[in-house]
Amino acid sequence: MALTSIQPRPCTDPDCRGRHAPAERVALAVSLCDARGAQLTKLRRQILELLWESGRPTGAYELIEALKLRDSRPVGPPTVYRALEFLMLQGLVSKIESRNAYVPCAHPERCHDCLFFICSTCGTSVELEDRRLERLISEHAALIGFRPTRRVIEVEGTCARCIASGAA
Amino acid sequence: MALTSIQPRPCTDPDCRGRHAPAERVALAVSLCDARGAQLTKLRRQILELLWESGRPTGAYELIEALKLRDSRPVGPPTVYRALEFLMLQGLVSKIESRNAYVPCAHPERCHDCLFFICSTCGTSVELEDRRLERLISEHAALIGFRPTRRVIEVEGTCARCIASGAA
DNA sequence: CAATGAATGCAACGTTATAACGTTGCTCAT
DNA sequence: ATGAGCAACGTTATAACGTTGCATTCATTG
Repeated sequence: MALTSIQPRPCTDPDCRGRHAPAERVALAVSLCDARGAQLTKLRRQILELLWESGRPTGAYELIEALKLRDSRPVGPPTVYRALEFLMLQGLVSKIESRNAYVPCAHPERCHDCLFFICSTCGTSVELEDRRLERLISEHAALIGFRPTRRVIEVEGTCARCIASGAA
Repeated sequence: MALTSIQPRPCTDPDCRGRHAPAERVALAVSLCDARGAQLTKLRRQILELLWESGRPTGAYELIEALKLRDSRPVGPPTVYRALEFLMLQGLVSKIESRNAYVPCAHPERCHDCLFFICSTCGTSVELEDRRLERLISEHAALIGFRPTRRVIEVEGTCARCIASGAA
């Protein structure tokens, strides 16, 4: 192929911090959903694209605005929330609870419980994983006989960039 | 004293899981605020009491209802939210972000970043602390030059009680 | 092509949180 | 005492976030 299409491929860098090209991640999502028999429809894909392009946790109503602009496509809240639900179910998106906002998940193939660092100043977020963290939590859970289904780990603060620029 | 008043005293059990007598915890809050020169007013104290008595993460609008019942005292949302803000600032209350609800903090004198296990079935929550967890997060933060201000760690799942009773 | 089931559209509503402004009650210096 | 200053609280409206219920479309598949 001369003009090679983007090849989806899982990220193997444990320290990538979630930084990836949007198109590449969307391509990965497409192939992943295909393999699972899940329907990544146009709307769902668009929302995933918007999240990747946004670069920071994005609210549902912001997505509604963005869709209207991009596609002159007026969608209602239920539509967006249903799409987000689908994307979260597929591990393609996570909700940032402390912000009521949504971020694309860099590693849908392996990581469903991530650690997020969210900058209060510029709003960007960084996704990390750490098995040790998950293990510690599992240990505590086991001790009290608790069966975990979802882990929310969010750290708010100021990112290096904003510290450096004195914006904070 | 014959009828001794409740003596506030810090909890030294690292594995108490946040279980304490409401009156005792409120007394501790009173003495703590006193020492700090912070005004734990009647409203603020009442809300803290309600949270301790509720035994599970409680929403702001539930608190409004409860205050109306208990005191025939109609308070508006801003009033309750301001009181909650104060209580959180003093470390007496934490917000459970994944539920938009509030819990009293068992150890206001030492623990501002707790780990919560929340049962999806019965709604109860358990508060834990773990320095190792905090240290891991701090390490990650340091690596990316991030200055944390708040840590949100919430684990949803099913508690031992609900597993045993088959309610889940 | 009809039947089916999944996805989307739409209107209304429910829940959570804050803005904007006003009131009360206290302290304290003059 | 009196009026400025201040913290807490009250009131109204509204923003922001999310859901329910039902109608419609659309891609399958028998």
